[in-house]
Amino acid sequence: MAEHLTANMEMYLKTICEIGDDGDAPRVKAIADRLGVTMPSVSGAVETLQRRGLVEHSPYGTVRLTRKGTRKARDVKNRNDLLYRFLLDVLKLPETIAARDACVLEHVVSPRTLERLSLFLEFTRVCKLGASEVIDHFADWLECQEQDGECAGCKEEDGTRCAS
Amino acid sequence: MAEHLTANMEMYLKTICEIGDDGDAPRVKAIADRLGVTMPSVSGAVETLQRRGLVEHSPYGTVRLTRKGTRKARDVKNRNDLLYRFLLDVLKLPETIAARDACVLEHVVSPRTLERLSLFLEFTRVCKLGASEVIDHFADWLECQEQDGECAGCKEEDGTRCAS
DNA sequence: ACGCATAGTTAGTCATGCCTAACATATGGG
DNA sequence: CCCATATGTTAGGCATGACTAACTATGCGT
Repeated sequence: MAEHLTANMEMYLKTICEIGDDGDAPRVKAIADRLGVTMPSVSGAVETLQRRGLVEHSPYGTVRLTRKGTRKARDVKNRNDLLYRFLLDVLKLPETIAARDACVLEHVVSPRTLERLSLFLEFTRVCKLGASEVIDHFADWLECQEQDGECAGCKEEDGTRCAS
Repeated sequence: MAEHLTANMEMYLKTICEIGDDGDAPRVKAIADRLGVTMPSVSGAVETLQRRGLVEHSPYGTVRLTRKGTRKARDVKNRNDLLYRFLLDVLKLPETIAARDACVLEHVVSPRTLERLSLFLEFTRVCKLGASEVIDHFADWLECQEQDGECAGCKEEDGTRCAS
């Protein structure tokens, strides 16, 4: 069995999973609405996923993830969660940006990099040398930078807020 | 003029630019070899890029980037460089992994996230609160983690090497 | 100067994944 | 019970971007 799933198929899988998690029935229309595609597109994708043994779908009925499909979908979601947390907690990006980027990156980032990101997050939580303080400081520093490189705080209380 | 370039077209553009930077003539064969595709694929892509006003190409001749094409190609390369540096310097990934991931990510990361990564790198260089020490410490900590979570150093000299 | 190897092009095919148009099924209200 | 509206499917088309096969141009060595 060929293992590789395209980014698009991963999106379908993840979406079906999310609709289920929300307590709704994963019907073709619901999937189409979430993904912003038409129903025929979903029909086609679902057929592909069924051939791959990732979903079950009786005509005009609901779409159900198989065990294998569930595993794959959870995997995509885990990748998304990790990337989202990194973009939000480390890079301090706004939620909308973080969500959008995580949703694209989740399909392309290598497992090695993903694992390293995970370790980085753990490190910031666990490091006794002040990693979390430094990351917090990054947020302050960013605010200074937004003032077009000029930051009164940086010049005055050097080291406390914006120790650039 | 429609602005958006696909990831594939960005790759062609970047490759043409790189061949030129290496001092070689960007011919169809050279591009094909670098990208691991066949010559007809390159012919098609070059035609597309020419229609977009990004390259010039006389039949059987060399491919030349226009001013606009050069700008685009440099932009892709800049995105790549930034991502590569981040993966290498912050996440401490091996060069091969960093290069591979940067090459995929360069086409999909949002400008906002890219800019934020750039700021993060600047911050690690510029922060007087020990950002670069913390990042260095991450590398040490990683080595400990590789010993299956058990790290003598962590238990003994807590805070010096592996202050988990 | 000519021929052969290398390089390039053109034509045609395939897979992915989107779309619209047209047809089919299901379901709730009168 | 039956029809209107919802939902779903099938058929057919288009764009991207890869491939092979077959044909063409270039240019070097003799």
